[in-house]
Amino acid sequence: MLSIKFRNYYNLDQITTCIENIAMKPDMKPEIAKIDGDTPALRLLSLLEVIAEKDRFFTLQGLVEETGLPKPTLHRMLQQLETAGMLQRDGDNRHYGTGVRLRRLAENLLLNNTVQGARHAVLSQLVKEIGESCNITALSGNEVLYLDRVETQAPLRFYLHPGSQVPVHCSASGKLFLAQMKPAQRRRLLAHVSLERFTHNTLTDLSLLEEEIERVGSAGHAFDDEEFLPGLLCIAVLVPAARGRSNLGLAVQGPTMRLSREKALSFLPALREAAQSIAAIDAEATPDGNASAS
Amino acid sequence: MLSIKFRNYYNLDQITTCIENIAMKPDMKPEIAKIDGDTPALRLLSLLEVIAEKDRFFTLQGLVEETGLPKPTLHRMLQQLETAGMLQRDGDNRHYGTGVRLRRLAENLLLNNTVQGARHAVLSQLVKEIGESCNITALSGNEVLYLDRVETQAPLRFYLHPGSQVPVHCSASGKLFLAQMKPAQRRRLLAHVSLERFTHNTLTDLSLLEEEIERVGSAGHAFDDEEFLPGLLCIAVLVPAARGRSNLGLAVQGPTMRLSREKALSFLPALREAAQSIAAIDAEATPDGNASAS
DNA sequence: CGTTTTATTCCATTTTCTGGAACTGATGCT
DNA sequence: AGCATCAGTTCCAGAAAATGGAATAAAACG
Repeated sequence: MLSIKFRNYYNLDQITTCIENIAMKPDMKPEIAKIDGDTPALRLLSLLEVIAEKDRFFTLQGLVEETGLPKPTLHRMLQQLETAGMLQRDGDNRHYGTGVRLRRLAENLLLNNTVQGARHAVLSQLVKEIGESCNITALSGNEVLYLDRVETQAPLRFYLHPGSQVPVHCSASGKLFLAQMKPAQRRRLLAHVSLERFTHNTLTDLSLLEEEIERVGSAGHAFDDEEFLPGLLCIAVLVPAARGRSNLGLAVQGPTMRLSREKALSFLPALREAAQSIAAIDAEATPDGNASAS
Repeated sequence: MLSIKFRNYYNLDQITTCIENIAMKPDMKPEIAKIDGDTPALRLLSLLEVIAEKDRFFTLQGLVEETGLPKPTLHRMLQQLETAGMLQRDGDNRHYGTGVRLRRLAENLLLNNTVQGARHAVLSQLVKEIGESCNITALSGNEVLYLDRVETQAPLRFYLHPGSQVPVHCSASGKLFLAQMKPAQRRRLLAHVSLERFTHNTLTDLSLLEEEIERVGSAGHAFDDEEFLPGLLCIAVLVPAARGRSNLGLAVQGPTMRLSREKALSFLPALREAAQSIAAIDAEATPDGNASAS
């Protein structure tokens, strides 16, 4: 009955621990194939991504060699994009470039991106203030999703990607999300996840987890004390929601070498203030409680 | 045997003549339906355009009301975009926002848009220099396509959209394109177009057009002296191509009230210089004469 | 003018999309 | 707590679109 779609699961490969080794960029360009997607429409978007990375014109033949896709397929895709005004053929009818419509789309996307921009600004400010990496999280399905993240500048740090997901039972935000659910909801959710062990601190026993959740609920903040990754301490609060329960979390993460529980607690006021700012941003950007206009 | 796809034809509605009435923006928002496209993939892009215009979060239900699309259809589309990382659900699992991947796509599109940017800069400079609207054109199929355009600041002016198309036989650039073709090619092209009359200056007779084309070919520049729109004079030159024949034109347009043939001729040196700059830009952005790498 | 390279069309097969109807889960009201 | 309501999700059979090998057309080359 698992209807889980393909997602970035918490593959620990992604969660590179950069200890005394900052900025190790893999940067190996395969130069081979790049287009993928489970559906034709997504393949088209994938093609657009390849195109978006070009700062020069390109030809059908060139793309064929670059992506490995059959020529008629690519031809159809390009033709489709061209008649839609997303691409334009230049001069000799052989070289393509981006079209007005595509550029306008990109411009609008970035221009109207006020929410992410504002949130990100709050996050940056917070990181600057307390000196450790912070992220905004949300409950997505049965897992905690990293919506945005700003890394600290300190040389020793954990490097995590926005977009990756971690289990609820061993993350600070996850425990907060659980704590504010109705018991019935929580039970349903927990029934679908296995309390997998990641470290010796991971709470794999349901009753222990319930206890912890109770504690978290009354305290209003949660720790993840090396429960997911060894050496990683995290403290989180909820971003208060306008109506109903919140599903946004704000967390600070740091290596235990530098971040103790006490120090983490001292960040709470700053954390709460930032959460409040994010709540204000979101309230403004949410199209109102009731549904529609005329 | 006409395999012409749907395009922005030269509907004269688009070609608004703004005389003593600058900046009349229609700006009527239908608020009704917006999604269209001949294929599922294009409909998805169209949906992205709707989304891109939002600066707030949106819900499935909201989009249903806004676009009129059936709920399961929209649900599927959003789900598809979400699993691809193009969208992210926020907090309550009900509001969507743009995802990292979509934002990166938009950024890349705009960042690597050096060619259009550079061309546009040349165009702006030219307009500033000579004080009349200028555009870059290309031959697309059997018609002349406006690739880019910069309007003059003068109050009296013709307002034309980049992306629109005009017939070859009554545009300055069109005649230039025809002039540099091999006779056989030209004959083939002209066989597929009707020399429609737009004004009393329009060349609707094939032999007269051939004469004009000869003249244009040896002069290296072409006029459109009220042959398409009454009151519109235009002079064009070709953007020289690295190899083979050029398919890019550069043109100045102005109302006859202000722009005479003599004055237009005086712009030729500036026009030629700008064309040269554009040629240099394009040469650099064209992935080389021969095809592939290893 | 023949040769080569690249673009385009064809089309039978496979895959995907479509959207009405039914279902599920959440929220709100009494 | 129990029912009403509303938004989100799943189902599925018919309709539509994508796929890509092979054939064809059109340029570019020499």
